[in-house]
Amino acid sequence: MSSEYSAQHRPDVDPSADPSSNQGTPTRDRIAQQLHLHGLKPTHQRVRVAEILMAAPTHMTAEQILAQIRKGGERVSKATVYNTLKVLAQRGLVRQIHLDPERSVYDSTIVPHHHFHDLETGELKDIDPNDIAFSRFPTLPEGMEAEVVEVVIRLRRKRAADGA
Amino acid sequence: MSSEYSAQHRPDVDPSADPSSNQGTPTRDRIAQQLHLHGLKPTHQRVRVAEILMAAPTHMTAEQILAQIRKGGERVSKATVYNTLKVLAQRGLVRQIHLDPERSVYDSTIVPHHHFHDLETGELKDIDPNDIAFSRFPTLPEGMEAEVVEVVIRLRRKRAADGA
DNA sequence: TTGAATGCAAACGCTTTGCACTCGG
DNA sequence: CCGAGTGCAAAGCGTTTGCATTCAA
Repeated sequence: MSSEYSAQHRPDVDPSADPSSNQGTPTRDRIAQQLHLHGLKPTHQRVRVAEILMAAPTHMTAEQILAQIRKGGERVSKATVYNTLKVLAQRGLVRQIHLDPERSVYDSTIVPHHHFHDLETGELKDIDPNDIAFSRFPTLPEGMEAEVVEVVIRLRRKRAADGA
Repeated sequence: MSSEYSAQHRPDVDPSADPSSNQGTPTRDRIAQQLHLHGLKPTHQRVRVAEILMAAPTHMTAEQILAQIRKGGERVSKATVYNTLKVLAQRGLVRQIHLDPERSVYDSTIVPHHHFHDLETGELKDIDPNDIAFSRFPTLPEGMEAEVVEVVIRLRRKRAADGA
């Protein structure tokens, strides 16, 4: 499942926010610092959750993150994963999205962007923000402003031209 | 909550599908016929659910529909409302959408279209399809085709220019 | 009549919460 | 040390399901 359609941008917080030892530091320490910078106590569990989700631009469910942590032999409770994800989302470190009624997925890419949604696998892929532009856009209801604009392109495998 | 942003199109099945007595028939009978045409036994409960949802272009949750039926003194079980909505959606008479992780809403407008989503009230408003056009659109993953393209514009009340 | 649809309540899956225990600063 | 964070299990909430009863054709 290589993401050749993933966004090109880096999901990291802006580099200026981490003026200290940044160059040779392993990911885990960088994550811990990010958590700290956002007012979160970088506990072992939180760092693991954030590390898995934020290591690269991905979309994961709480269950997937839980599974991945436990696969490594570590112990985390389901509640902690959910609570951690909620706090990370509140603090703006990750983004919660819900294109599927069954479950939420968490997106490590925090800048607003659009998604391909594979209807068969449920998989999500980022769309490069530069690949979408509007030539016509509706007037907004009076007194309101657009917080975000999200485009979802639901994909289905192309029907091989059957001899109909 | 007048929908000046509602789509202009009619959500009915195509008129040619109903060659019989159509002109003077009250809504309830029209609904019953539509159900029948789609292979659904038009029971009292189903007609009520469909009638409420399809009377005009709206977006309603299962709970809202249940409440509206019961407000009129009629008896329907929650399960029947959910089951009916599921069948209506399967048969293409309504459309299930989920922009909110908490609940599904059912949309009486079945042609693909876009939505304003009021982040404060949770309310949805249709966007006229003619009010949205793309000037740039991403290349789709190989072998895939776009089943639908959905744009969601999440709205927030404009911040009155406070004297900050 | 008779299979399909309904109603109720129990089951379900995802997420949150209450509370005692533990850990990080 | 001490409050924030964790873990477990129980509770919540929207939705589905099992089964006996009822209804539409």
